[in-house]
Amino acid sequence: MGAVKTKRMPRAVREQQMLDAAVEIFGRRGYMAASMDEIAELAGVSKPLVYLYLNSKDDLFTACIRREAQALVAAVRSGIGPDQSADRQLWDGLLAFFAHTGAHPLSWSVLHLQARTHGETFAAEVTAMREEIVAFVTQLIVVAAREAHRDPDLPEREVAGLAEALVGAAESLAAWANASDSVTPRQAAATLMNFAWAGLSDLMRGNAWNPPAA
Amino acid sequence: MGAVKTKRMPRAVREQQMLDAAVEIFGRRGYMAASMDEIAELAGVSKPLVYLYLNSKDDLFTACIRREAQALVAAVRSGIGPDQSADRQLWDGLLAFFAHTGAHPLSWSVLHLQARTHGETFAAEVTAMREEIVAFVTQLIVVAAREAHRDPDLPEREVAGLAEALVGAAESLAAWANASDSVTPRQAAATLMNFAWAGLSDLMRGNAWNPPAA
Amino acid sequence: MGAVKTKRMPRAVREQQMLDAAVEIFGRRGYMAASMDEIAELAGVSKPLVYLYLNSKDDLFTACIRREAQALVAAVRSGIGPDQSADRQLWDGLLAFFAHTGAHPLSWSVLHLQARTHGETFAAEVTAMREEIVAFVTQLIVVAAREAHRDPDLPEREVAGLAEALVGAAESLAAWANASDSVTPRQAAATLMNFAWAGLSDLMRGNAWNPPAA
Amino acid sequence: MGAVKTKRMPRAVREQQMLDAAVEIFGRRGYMAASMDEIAELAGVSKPLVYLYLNSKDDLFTACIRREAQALVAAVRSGIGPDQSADRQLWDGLLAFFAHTGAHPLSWSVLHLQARTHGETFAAEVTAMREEIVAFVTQLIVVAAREAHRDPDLPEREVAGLAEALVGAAESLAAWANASDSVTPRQAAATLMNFAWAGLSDLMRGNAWNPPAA
DNA sequence: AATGAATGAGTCTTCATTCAT
DNA sequence: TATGAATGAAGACTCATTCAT
Repeated sequence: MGAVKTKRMPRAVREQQMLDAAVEIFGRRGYMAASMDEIAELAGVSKPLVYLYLNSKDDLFTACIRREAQALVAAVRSGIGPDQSADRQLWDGLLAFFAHTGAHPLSWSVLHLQARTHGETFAAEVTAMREEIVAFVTQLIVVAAREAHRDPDLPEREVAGLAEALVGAAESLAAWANASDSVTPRQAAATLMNFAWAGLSDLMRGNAWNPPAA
Repeated sequence: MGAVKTKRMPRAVREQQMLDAAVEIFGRRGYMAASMDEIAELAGVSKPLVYLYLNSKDDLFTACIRREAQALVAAVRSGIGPDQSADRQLWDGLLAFFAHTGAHPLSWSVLHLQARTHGETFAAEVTAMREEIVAFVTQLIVVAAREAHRDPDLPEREVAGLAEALVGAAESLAAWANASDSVTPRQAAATLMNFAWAGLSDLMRGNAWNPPAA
Repeated sequence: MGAVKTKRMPRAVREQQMLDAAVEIFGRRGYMAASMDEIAELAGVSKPLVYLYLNSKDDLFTACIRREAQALVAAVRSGIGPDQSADRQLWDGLLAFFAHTGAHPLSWSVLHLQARTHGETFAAEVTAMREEIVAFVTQLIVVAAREAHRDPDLPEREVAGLAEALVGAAESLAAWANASDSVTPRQAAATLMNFAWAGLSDLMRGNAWNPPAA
Repeated sequence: MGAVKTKRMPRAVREQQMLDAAVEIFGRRGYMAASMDEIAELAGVSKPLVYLYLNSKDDLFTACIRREAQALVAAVRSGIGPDQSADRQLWDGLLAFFAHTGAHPLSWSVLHLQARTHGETFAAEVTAMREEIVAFVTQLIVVAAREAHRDPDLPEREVAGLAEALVGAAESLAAWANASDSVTPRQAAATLMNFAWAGLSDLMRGNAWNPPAA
């Protein structure tokens, strides 16, 4: 599983190998239980080299969080067409989100679980990303409300709470979908759109939200 | 902050003090970063006594999880009137949930974050409790659908996903509410009821779900 | 296996129970690995009582050694008829020795192994007993030599070495006989008498030493 | 006494230093009472290095036993000329044995006392070596009996017991000779040869076994 | 660019021993 | 006579981190 032992690679490449290994180990074991020894071994290098490039366990973990957070945000962003309707944008975003977290479960573990359980510093790193997403969703809700000619506007705190709940539900479903691997990203996204967009009362009246054709 | 140094207490009392201290430390630092030394000191006893009564770090953590899980479930249960309508039961349950997690944030940290990040054994302990709650919510949704004469029934997997999303959203909001402590349990519960029950589309049409009078 | 929990016994009785338990645990686990907890539990009393009566782990171990050493010496002594010939006395002594060590293997383990492996103080305790036995054997050899009109006497150091070798062989055979429990005390004693009395060269000539009828 | 603090040695060398130190401490204190701290200090290295190379206290002890057992067997073997008569082979072997155990008393303590007092696993390690020696002696006796035209053969169990007694006596004499250090290997070996080969009855008739000229 | 050799500091855990009743 | 409650001290083991090459 570890990178094939190849000698003398350029620094940039080696660094990525180390980060790959680190994400795997941190995701699997958690920050504290992960050992630099294991990471170095999986990366196929000696420990001093890890320290030379990444400086410390803390810094290494931070680097992991940053890289994985950016990758997730990039994945979600590139899944959204900017000129679509609000609900379509939400759908596309969710689809991309569940696809990415499903494809990189250890990366998701690092972001969702590990980074938030080991001190403010790391949590803050993820919070930045999360806030970006919450802001995006918030704005989506506001736009959708305007499109629906809702008047007066939903109060700001209300909207913030809704966005928070939506993102929280999404995160939770990601874990759920990963756990039972028979749930596809589409199913997860559909469940959430129904829940969030239509609402339970609508569902009970038979008014589901319908996903666009694949 | 540590318990006043009182000598010679009966075992049952000392054990609770130890669990109190352990929940606080585990919640603050995480399982691995918590040290038995710190826990013993906060409990106001020597380390050997902690081992004599609670056996090992693992067992101590498990004991914490069990006690806190039971306390949470009991709190939610005692908040619900069994003869109420489905949405009222949900509301009451959420209220109790947010009140309890708000009042015991470190306990909530142990259950929601720490226990799920340090090995299957601990996670399983929480999963048991969580599944109890998910099952309760699932049943609530089914009953509500029947009351609303929905026909045909929502497919089972669909309902499971909805319950999961609802619980996930609640868990996420609990953290959110704890973080910015100007959010009351009522507000958190209201936000979630709106989100879950009415759904975003209804909200946009101005059809909010209305909480019962306090 | 532990003594039945009976309350309020006279001190002398309790002490013997404790020594019984201690010999068993020390014999099984060794001095260092034996824990006062386990001994107290097996004795069916609380730890403070053990300390009240026997004072410390060291003292307890010493008490064990003394009691068991005396028991062994007494057993060997009472097996010997003082008016017998030298070889008969040796035979009877060996028989009693192998019978006793076979019947009390943990006691033998304490004397032969544990006491000699944990510091001069304990070893000295056994050495006293051992020297008593070696002296007895030495004298037996001298007497036998006189009876055989050997002249001049065997040099003293020579005799001491022979006695040492004989006792060492006996000790070794005791362990050997205990290990494979199909070896009877008679067989062990006969083997040793042949070896020691007749000598290998005689054995090779077909001149065995013959045990008296049972 | 500890090795002079020399830095940066190749692993193989350091390992031997560690084993040297470990044999000394284990031999002096016993397995349980020996502390890794003390061993590391005597070896002139830090504790983590001991663990890095030897893995655990158990493994370290096992490594000691193996090394010392092999050294002892090698010493005895190289002392024996294969084309000699049986009694000469026995004499040469004993001489080498007493010389080696006399020169390395702590090594002998590890093999003879400590290894046999701390669990089957360690004991088995020594038993392997011991059986090799017992087998060698057994065969020597058989050969000697044949040479002496003894007929019929000594029964197998009988021979096993004799070999056991001989080895046991040797082991015991080794301890005795170590204790009073005025006894030379030659004297110990002579005593044992007299005892074993000639037998007490012969000795009493004045027929000693005579060692070859040095 | 890369590593074999090495360690200070700290963690979990256990044990002999005592106090207060 | 007897014990439930409690601890100081120590030991095995691990880990992040650095030095010298």
